[in-house]
Amino acid sequence: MPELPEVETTVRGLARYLEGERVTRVVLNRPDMRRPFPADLVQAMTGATITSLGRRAKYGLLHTDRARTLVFHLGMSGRWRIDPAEDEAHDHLVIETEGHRFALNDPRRFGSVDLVDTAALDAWSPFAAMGPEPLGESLTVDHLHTALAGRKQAIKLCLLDQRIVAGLGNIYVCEALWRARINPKRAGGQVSKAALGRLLPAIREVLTQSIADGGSTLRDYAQPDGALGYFATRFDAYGREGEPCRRGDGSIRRFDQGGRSTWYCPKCQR
DNA sequence: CGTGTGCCCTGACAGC
DNA sequence: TGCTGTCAGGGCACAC
Repeated sequence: MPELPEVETTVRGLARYLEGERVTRVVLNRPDMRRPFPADLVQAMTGATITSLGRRAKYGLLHTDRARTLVFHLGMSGRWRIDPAEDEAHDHLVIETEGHRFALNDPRRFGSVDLVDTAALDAWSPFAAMGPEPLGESLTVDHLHTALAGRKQAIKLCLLDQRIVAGLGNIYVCEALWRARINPKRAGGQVSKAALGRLLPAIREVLTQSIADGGSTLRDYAQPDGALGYFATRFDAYGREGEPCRRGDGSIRRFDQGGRSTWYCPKCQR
């Protein structure tokens, strides 16, 4: 369940249990996820203390007292299970501390785990070319305007490009474009500054509201019953094909963009 | 360079 | 009850 809000709530939830904890044992149940696990993962993490946790885009960060950071990505199907009652299929990595047990479960294995020198995180290749955090101060209308200038690609696809904004995924791009009344098919470079002025707060609001809901979801995460996040009941566009637009008398349509579904209201998103 | 395509992988679900 | 096809919250390699 990993989009930015889920990664954020996952990180916050893990922090409550992991911050300040010393790792006593690391178990790999297979050699890889998307990539091979780092060759020295077990050695590097065993005995290390988790000093703090963080997030960059859709990546979670476990900082250690050894000047190295464990960076995880949940891909499409990844989640952390905290103090699981029993082992499950696809628990690929298990980290134990004196008080708790954490299993990284990812059926599709699109996720990843890496070890990066903490001081060099910004230069780590997936982060090096990344755009600003959508909830940070460096994402501005001017940034969007500059980054999108001349782009012929549809705005929907531009917003999924992590070099323009870091951390948006399919759900929140659809939701933000609906809120800003922007047609997802419009070329990125053709979105007016006025429209970008609506888009920026729309992005912030949809992420912030989802994080607020995700916070209540996190406990379900920790007690692994797989319950849907509350925010899913509040979608205005995503997954609502054929249902009435909540804003007018149009109805939501779905179509394909870059091999992935886009939902929008053709009547009010221009 | 920007842009489009296909693939990595498993599981859930619809339709036959 | 199987099968088969489709789709899924992401990211990357590759071709033009």
